Parts: sequence; C-alpha cells; structure tokens
Amino acid sequence: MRQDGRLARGERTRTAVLDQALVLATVSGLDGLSLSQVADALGVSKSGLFAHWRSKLQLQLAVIDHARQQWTDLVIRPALAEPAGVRRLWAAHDRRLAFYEAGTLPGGCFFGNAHFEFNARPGVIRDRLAEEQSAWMTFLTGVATEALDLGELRAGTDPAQLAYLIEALGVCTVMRPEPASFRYARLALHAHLRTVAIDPDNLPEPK
Amino acid sequence: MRQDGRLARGERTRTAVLDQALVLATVSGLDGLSLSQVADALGVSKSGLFAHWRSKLQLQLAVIDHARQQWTDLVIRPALAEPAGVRRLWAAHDRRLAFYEAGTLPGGCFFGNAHFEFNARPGVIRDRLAEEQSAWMTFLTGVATEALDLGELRAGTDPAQLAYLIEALGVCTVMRPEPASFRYARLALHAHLRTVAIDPDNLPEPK
DNA sequence: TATCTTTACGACCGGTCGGTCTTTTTGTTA
DNA sequence: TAACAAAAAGACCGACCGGTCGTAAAGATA
Repeated sequence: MRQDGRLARGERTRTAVLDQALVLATVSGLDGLSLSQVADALGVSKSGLFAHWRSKLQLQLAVIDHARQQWTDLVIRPALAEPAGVRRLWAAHDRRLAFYEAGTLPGGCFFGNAHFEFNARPGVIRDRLAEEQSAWMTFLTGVATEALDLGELRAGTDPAQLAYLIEALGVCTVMRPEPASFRYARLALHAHLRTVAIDPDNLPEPK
Repeated sequence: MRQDGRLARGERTRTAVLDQALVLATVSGLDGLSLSQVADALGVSKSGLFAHWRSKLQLQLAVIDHARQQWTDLVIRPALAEPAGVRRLWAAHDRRLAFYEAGTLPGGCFFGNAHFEFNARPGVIRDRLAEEQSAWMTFLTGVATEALDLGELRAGTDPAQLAYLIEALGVCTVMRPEPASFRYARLALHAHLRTVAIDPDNLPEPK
C-alpha cells in the first residue's frame, strides 16, 4: 500500500494473475493449471509469479479464495438481501442459477469442476475445497432452518434434506448448462416447495 | 482369437490395461491420465501400449467405452430386469446409487469426473462424453415416458423433467459420497414420485 | 523342432512442466 | 536528482510427459 492509498503495483499484479488463473483453472482444471500459461496470457514472466506465491500450491489456494470471494459477492450477498425464510431460500437457488446462466466466467463452475477433480485425491486442496462446499451447504441449511423456524415450512421438514435437493439441482445445471436445465432446476424446486411450504401460493414464480 | 477360442494374449493385455487405466483416469482425470503410470502399475513397458492404441487419445476413447460397458452391465441391465413403469424408473435410480454406494471403483464416478473435466474443452473426448450423457438421459426419459404411457403417472407429468431430477440427485451423491447423500437422494425421489404417481402407495420403499 | 507372426521391451527424442537464480528495470521516497 | 526497495525479466535445471524405433522374446502353426 502506498501513501496515497492507491493499490501498489504488486497488488494490481496479484489480482490480475488471480483473475486469469481462475479462468484457466476453471477450463483446464485446478491441477492442470499451468503457471507458464498464466504468465503468457498476461504477458508477464513466469518467474515473477514466484515473487508473489511461494509455489504452485500456494497460488492454487489463492485461486480458491478468489473464487469464494466472487461467489460471496454474486450469490450469497444478494440472497442475504432478501427477507429470511422461503424467499431467501429461493433467492439462494435462483441467484446461483443466474450466476451460471449468465456465464459470468467461462468453463462452467470453478468449484464444481475442482471438486470433482480432487474428489479422490487427498491433500490440502481437497480439504480446502471440502471446507468451501461444507460452508455452502451450511449456509443453505441455515436458511432452510430459518424458514422452518419462521413457520413458513411444514413441521417435520428436514432442512438438510431441502438443502441437499437445492444443491443437487444446482450442480446438475452446471453439468448440463442448457436452457432446459435451468428451467427444470427452477420448476423442480418450485414443485417441491409447494409440497412443504405452509403457504404454497406465496412462493415466487419461477420465470 | 485362437483356434481353441481362449483369449489371445493381446486381448488379455488390452483388458488389463483398460481396467487399470479406468481406475487411474477416475482418480487423476481422463486427461491427467499418464501412460507411464498405467504401464508401471501393470509392470509392462509404456511403448507396448502403442502397439494396441495408436495414441493416448485412442486409449482415452477406449477407456470411455470400457466404462460404458461397466455401466451397462451394472446399472442399465438390472434396471431393465424390472417391469416397465415406475418400478423400473425407481430401479434405475436405486441401482445407480448402489453402484457408487458400494464403491465398485475408487475415485467416485468416472463419467461424472470426466464430464466436469472436459466441460469447457471442445474436442473429440468432450463430444463422446456428451453422447454418453445424452444416451443416459434418453434412457431415463424413456423409462419415465413408459411409466406415463402405462398410466402410472399423472397426466401432464413431464418425463424429461423427471429424468432431470433423477440425474441431479444421482450426480450430487457422487459429489458428496456420504451416507446422508444416498439417503437424501432416495427420500427426495420418493417424495417427488408420491406427488406425481397415480398410486403413491405402490411405490418401493426407500431403504 | 523350425518357422513365422504377434507381442513386449528399453533406449531415446522433443517439448513442457514447476521451480531457482541472477540481473535489470521500475516506482517511490528523501 | 540520488538512493533504495520492490518488482519483473530471462536464462537455466531436473523431472516427467507422449511418442518413435530397432530389437528381443514368446506363442501358435507346421
């Protein structure tokens, strides 16, 4: 940081590298990510990357943090802007779908791709990815629990099971990013919420 | 093939290589698959592989075929052994879950991993994987359509949407292969079928 | 047993990878 | 402008990759 408060040169480089690395990692895989390609794509030297991160592993972990930040800004925060309860639950689902429907970043879902990539490969990265996944599921389950506590869902509804359904529908849209997938993902959750919501007619309509 | 009908030496080697390659590809990725590792794991020479497949790409395509054969034997065929209709639809879901619940092959789902790996990488392999995925969805949709035609599902039920739900629940179990996932995946489909089936009490109970 | 085809081996090549090291440039502050 | 620290550059290394080629072994046939 400089005296005038503007971003230092190094900081600008770091975010530029992370942006580029996130895209490349989403396409080529987090492990298939090549530092040479990242450097070439930005027109910088590969050795310079090691001035900012000690190793490829550190850069990979930084990319995960970067992706989570993006996810927080574009999905979680907008959902939290909705009133707690079924509406917030729907918003979490809808914003996630919108995030990938819009193709904000190419190559599909970074977390989904990385999660499948490291599913069977124990290590720091898999643990970190599992944490992120767990945090997301906890968030969904928490919103569902809120809805239950607010009396918007039938007693006996299992928040974790509801969160699981939302997650499943979301993952599948990433796997098959066709218009029909997004429609089905919205219709399916809508149909399910109609069966567990106290006031089915007060649900947001799936577009 | 020899005169006595037993497998020729080359054929035995080919299947051994494909078995090993399928496991390694599931863990390390279909692209991350290393021919050297395959050869070392089997105690054969790497160059020998090129006597059976012209290139790595050809071996990768052969691995896909190998995986599909396994899938056909262990999931599709048992489902087809059930009577057409809702029961067969349930069997397709249940057998798929059982396949991964049992951990038949380590590293999760080959097709799932490979599909996410090549999601954003155009080429022969992605096209081939898309074909396999499409064939599986067509199968599910066909079974659902049968159930509809047999009058076991409410008129107006969308078979493709139902197939999508089944696929979503299945994919999510692969992503999070915990006992709770399999339970949720069965409960969720059961709950949904109860809302669209003509005779909800005739459904198989989820274990 | 002799022959011949299939199959397997091992040395080797060009290329890319992650990572290290030294040097040069750049931007900020005094 | 001079000095200093941060940042970027570029040559280089060992390891591993997919792939080639000439040669040796193994099994079926006669």
